[in-house]
Order: sequence, then structure tokens, then C-alpha cells
Amino acid sequence: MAKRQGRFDPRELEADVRFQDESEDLWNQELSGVARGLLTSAVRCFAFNGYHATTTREIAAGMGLSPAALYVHFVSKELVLYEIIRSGHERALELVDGPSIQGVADPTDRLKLLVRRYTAWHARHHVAARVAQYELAGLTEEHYAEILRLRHLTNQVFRRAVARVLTDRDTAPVDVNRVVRAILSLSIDLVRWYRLNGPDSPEELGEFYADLVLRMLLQPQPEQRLPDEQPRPGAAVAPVAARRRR
Amino acid sequence: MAKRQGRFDPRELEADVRFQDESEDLWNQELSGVARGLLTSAVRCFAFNGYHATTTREIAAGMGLSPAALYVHFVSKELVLYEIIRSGHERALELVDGPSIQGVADPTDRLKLLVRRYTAWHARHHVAARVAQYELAGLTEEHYAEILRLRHLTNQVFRRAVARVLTDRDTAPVDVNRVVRAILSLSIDLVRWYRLNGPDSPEELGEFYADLVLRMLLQPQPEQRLPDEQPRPGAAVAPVAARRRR
DNA sequence: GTCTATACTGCGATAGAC
DNA sequence: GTCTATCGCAGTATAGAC
Repeated sequence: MAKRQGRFDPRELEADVRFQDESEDLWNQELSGVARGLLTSAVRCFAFNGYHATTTREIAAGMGLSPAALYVHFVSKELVLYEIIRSGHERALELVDGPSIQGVADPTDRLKLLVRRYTAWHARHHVAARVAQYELAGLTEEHYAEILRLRHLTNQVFRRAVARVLTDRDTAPVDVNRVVRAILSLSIDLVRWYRLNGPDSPEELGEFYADLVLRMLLQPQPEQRLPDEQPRPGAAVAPVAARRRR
Repeated sequence: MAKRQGRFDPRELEADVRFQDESEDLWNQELSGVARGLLTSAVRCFAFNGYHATTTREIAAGMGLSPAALYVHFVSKELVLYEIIRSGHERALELVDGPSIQGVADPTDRLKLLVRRYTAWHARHHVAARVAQYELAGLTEEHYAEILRLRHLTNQVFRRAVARVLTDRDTAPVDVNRVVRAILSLSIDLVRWYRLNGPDSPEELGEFYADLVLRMLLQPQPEQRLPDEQPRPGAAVAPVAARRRR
């Protein structure tokens, strides 16, 4: 079995609303136009079928090229994947660690801006982000290690921002690592279901989630009948996804 | 390239803390012991390397069997995947739609129980849940449609529970679909990073997230300087993941 | 830099003995 | 129900012409 009948033409993906996004401007500008086009084609294929289920033929066909043409621009299929995932993580990191964030003095405003931006970015680039978040198992050990490094830096930005809010506004004690994981889950998991033609624009969703996060933190005290939960000491922050061969 | 050197022995996975979970009790009891063992082996392989990167040889080796033995118990590799994903979704649905939930009269208590259980279940079964959530692209169209049906039922349970809380406690107006998606993101995304030997037990994490969700809903009004955000009309609730060939 | 043709590998699934 | 052996094919990557 496993017949693989009826594989799609990757050019169809362009018309599919599920794959509307703005991948083109994500790639390294030093790459040739054809190379960047191949990355855009690859992103759609990987997001749709997964890395291992995508063939080099399909990626090339998305640009109207023969299978061999891909190897003029990339030494291997894995390097295509790495380029996509690395670009995605680097852009996301710039977004949360740039001067325009660090210039915001008020801790609450800064955290809110962080969540709003990070969420909106993942929504806008949900196709590329899906690959960057869920196809890590396709990378070699070395490339995976580099991605982990970028993820760690991003986590630290959020951890510091949340900690600042908590010390600043003397709120109910909450575990920073737990809260950061909740924030990242909200901002990242949306790539599984978000569509650009849906009811929320990326910015609206970012605003909504930023608001939710502040409610989580700034509630004076949960005055429910709930047993009042104690936070636990720091957890290892490994942002690890399914892993690993090679 | 793509040499695939150094593939692991799937029996090693049993000792890997990242793959501690309780998969064994998830499977259909009508299946033979060997068949259930193969599912457990397959879950580890799929979670670790992904469905398409896993070979039938590896799955069988996890039970100390030859590649051909797998086909005595399952007609194809895809059916192994389907059995895993279907079991996972059915168990999760039973968990949130059973009589022990419907017997809870107070809407807030019911929602809290729902979130606590759903979160704890995903944490406890994070390995199997990872496959159930992220390997949908490996299914045939027909099997995928059946999984979508189960997901829709689960969504409805949450949607109704959230709506009840909102009408009951006359809180700030919030869009039900948005909130439900946020809840599901929290409960599901944890399978990417959760480890049973980490600082939180499944139940502790469930308690924490249930508390976060109530803070999202029951805050009287966000009294920040934030521009007061208006909820938007209902969104399509498609719980869709990356998709589709065949 | 793109093509056509193909080498080589490894996988899903089956045949047939025990 | 398990094995060994193998078929058939799909997929990555390369060779060499243009």
C-alpha cells in the first residue's frame, strides 16, 4: 500500500486560502530570486505534507523547474529545510529583541507589545511558522543545535519581560517559567488553525492574546472557591520538540 | 545526501525520559497483546522521528519482531497511525464528554474540571498526544475525515462550557470561539515540551491552566490603560492542521 | 543554470517455509 | 504467527549535454 495516488501540483497551493501568507519577504536577501522562490515553494509543500512526505520534485515543480535544478541552489533537501527554519527563528527573534522593544520603559507595556508582536507575526506567517515549529525533526543534529540556540534566546526575552512585570506590580506570586510557556503556547499553537481570511487579522489576534496574558498576571488574586495554588520552583526551559536521529 | 546514518534502536526509547508516558493503556482492548505492543513502539517512533521518517522495520524492531510480522497485525503502516490517532482522540473525547463531567452543575466548576482534565491528560500522554496532534497529514482522506469529526465534538464541548460560564456570570463580553481556541492551545501545545520527570505533575499543570483560564474569563474588566477591545462575531472553528494529499 | 536521463539506496509490502 | 528473502518502486542526488 502507501500508494501516494493523486499527489497535488504545488502550484495549486498558491490559490488555496489555507496557504495565503507572506513568505516571500522572509528569506535571506543574498539568495537569488530563484532560490527564494524555491524556499517559498518548499514552505508550502512542507507545511501541507510535512518535510519527509515532500519530494524534491514537488519543490522544484512549484517554480516550474526540473528536479535537478534545485541542486544548483541548495546542496540538499535538508538544507532547504534548515534555511526555512533558521530564517523563521531569526526573524522572530529580531522581532522581540530589537531596539523598538527595548525602548519601551514600562514593563507592562513592554510585555504587552511583545505578546502582540510575537502573536501577530506567527499569524501573518503561519505557513512558514508551521514548518519552523513542527518540522524540527528533519534537521541534522548540528542544524538542530543552532535552532535550539535561537529558541533559547527568544525564551529569555520573554522570561525577563514577565519577571519584570511581576516584580514591578507586586502581584500574586506566579511561576515565571510556567507563565512564559503559557504565553508561547498561545502565540505558537495558533499556526495550526489560523487563516488570513478568517475573522481576526494578525494584529487583532495579537491584541486579544496580549490582553489575555495581562489578565493572567494582573488579576489581584483569584477570588474563586478554587484551592489557592502555590507556584513551584523553576523548571528546565528546554523548548524541545519531537526529536532525533542522525 | 540524506544518508540516514546512525538510526537508533527503538528499544532505546524506553529508557529515554523524554518518552516516559503511559501509552500501553490507551489501545483498544480487543487488539492482541502483540498488536498493542506494536502500537506502543510505533508511538515512540512516530513521536521521535515523525510518521514518514519511521520505517516499518523500526516499529517491528521495537517489539523484537521482523518487519513482516507487523503485517499480520495491521494491514498497512497508515493503519497503525490511524489506530493511534483515533484512540487518542476517542479517549480525549470520553474524558470531556462523560457523565462525570455532565454531572457537575455549576458552570464555572464544570469548565475548570474540563480544562484540568484535558490538560492533565495531554501531559500524561504527551508522547501519544504528540502523534495524535501533529501527524494528521499521514492519514488517508477518509481516516482524516473521521478524526475531524471527533475533534469537532470535542470543540463543541468546550464551546458550550465556556458559553455557559459567560451567560451565568455576566462578565465582560468575550468571543467564545476565541477563548476556546486559547484554551485548546494551552492544553495541547504542552505536548511539545512537557516531560513527566519535570517540575509539574500532569494534575498540577492542569490545575494551573484551569486557574489561568478562569482569570481570562472572570476578570471584571481589564482596567489597564489598554484600548478596550471589542469582541468580534463568531469564527469558523475548523480545528485543522497541516493538510492534505491523497 | 537548466534540462534529460539515470545511478543508487532504502522502504512498504508480499511470498512461502516453518 | 513468525521468520527469511525479495519484489517493485519511489526518492535523493548526480552526470553530462545544451
